[in-house]
Amino acid sequence: MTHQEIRVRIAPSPTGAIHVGLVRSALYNWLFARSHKGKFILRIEDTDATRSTQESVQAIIEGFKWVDIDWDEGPYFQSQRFDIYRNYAKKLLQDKKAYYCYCNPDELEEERQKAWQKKIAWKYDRRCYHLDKDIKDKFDAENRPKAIRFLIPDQTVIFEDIIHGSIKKEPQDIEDFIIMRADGTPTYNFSVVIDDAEMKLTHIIRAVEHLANTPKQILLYQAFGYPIPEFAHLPLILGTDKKKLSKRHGALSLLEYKKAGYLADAIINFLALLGWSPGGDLEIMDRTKLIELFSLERVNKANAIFDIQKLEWMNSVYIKNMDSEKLSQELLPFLQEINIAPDDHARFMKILDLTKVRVRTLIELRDMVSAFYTKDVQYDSDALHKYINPQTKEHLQELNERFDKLTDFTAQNLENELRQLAEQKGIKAAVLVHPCRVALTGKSVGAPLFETIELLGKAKVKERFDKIISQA
RNA sequence: GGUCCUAUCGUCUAGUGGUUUAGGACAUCACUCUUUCAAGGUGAAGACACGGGUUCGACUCCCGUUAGGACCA
Repeated sequence: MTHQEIRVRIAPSPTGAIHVGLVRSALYNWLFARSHKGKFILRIEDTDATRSTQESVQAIIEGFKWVDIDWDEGPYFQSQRFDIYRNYAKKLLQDKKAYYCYCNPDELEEERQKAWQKKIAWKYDRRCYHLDKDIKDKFDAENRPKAIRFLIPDQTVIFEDIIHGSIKKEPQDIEDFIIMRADGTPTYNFSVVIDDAEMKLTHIIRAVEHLANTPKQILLYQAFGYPIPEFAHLPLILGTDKKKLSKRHGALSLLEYKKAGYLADAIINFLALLGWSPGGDLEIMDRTKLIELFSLERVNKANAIFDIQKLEWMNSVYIKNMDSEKLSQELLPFLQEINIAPDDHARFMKILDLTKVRVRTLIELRDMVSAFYTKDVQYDSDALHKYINPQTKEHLQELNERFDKLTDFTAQNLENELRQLAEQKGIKAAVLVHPCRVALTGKSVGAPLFETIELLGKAKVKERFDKIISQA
């Protein structure tokens, strides 16, 4: 298998929003493919017609595009391949490797439940395999619904999982599982093997929840005479309650993170590290680096808890390090939402340089940047109470006059003016700084004051001073 | 119930028998820088689930217990 082209896939079911677990699985497959110059395939597992939706397919495709995970083949759709599955089932039937089962699924389920309650192991007893021909004929004459079961061969299955090592399963621990339901639809374990085999996948990289099914699938590969691919079962992503990350944990859809102001690159970097590490202390890695360093052997076995705080931190690092020009492209849609369209480009860049260092998300950045453009300053009430009173208003009025006289409205000059006034009044600069910030930005915290004032511009500064001074 | 998987700081992890007083990152706390908040810098606190083996020596290997997770149309 050494010189064979590496082929991997992601095979999502389109039954909801695209969530981070899926993105991480896709990422690992993609990273593996790219680092081995192989092919990454997208296959949509939409056999469950009742739960699959077109919107979900769209969300998945959009999501992958947003995080820039591109695929080389597909998307393939399982729903278009039903005839193929049927033919494979027929072949298995002919080879006596599978048999019809006339049992009622509800009755079987009841039996299973009862056995569990009595704490007894339950496995399908092959009763239909041993059915006499005349009984089968009778059932067929009645048009009784029949599923197809795979006859488990009497052999031990052993395989080497790249992440988990050697896995062994005895035949008595596997029941003759259904491959085709009575309604003619294939079960997951059946269709997945056929698709993976037909698509000539060399490595199956997927979540660990499929580990327990792998021996069944290997038996199927063998029954078809297909080569068995390598398997790598990824740990799960858990919520803070250590339960599998699900809708209960709040925001988990990828597009929700996008809306919340996370950068695709930060999410990719973060997700890459959730279950894998390059071995050293390196954490901030771009895609090129990720592709260079990624290896399945270094994927962790244990499940990982999704830590939003670390994502926030990483996002802040990406925002900080991003070129302001590029960052502005990311921010523009957020600004648009609140009807702000920066006109003076050079000024916009300066504002970004000043603000990007102190935010964690694009939403925070948007809010900080909007203060430079908005007509109506939103005053934080705590800040107002703390810093705006008759005395500080007097100070502000004097500052207002001094600033207004300035012909060269630069941070340096503004600072000089403020410090001179402070000295003249015998007070600390900070006593003027804080009310000034509140008057001009509405907040008690924010970017460095004098640069802020300069970028706000003389007209807006006067307007805002006048407004707050005249207010009761 | 059966089978399978997993177990290092609160979280993500490094660690593959001695190099370890178990390293890094996020978060936390302190100090520093500063016009504020951040960022930055310095530092602190914080983990090998438990019990048996194997070994001269175990976080590392084996077994068990416990806990968590997955699968069983």
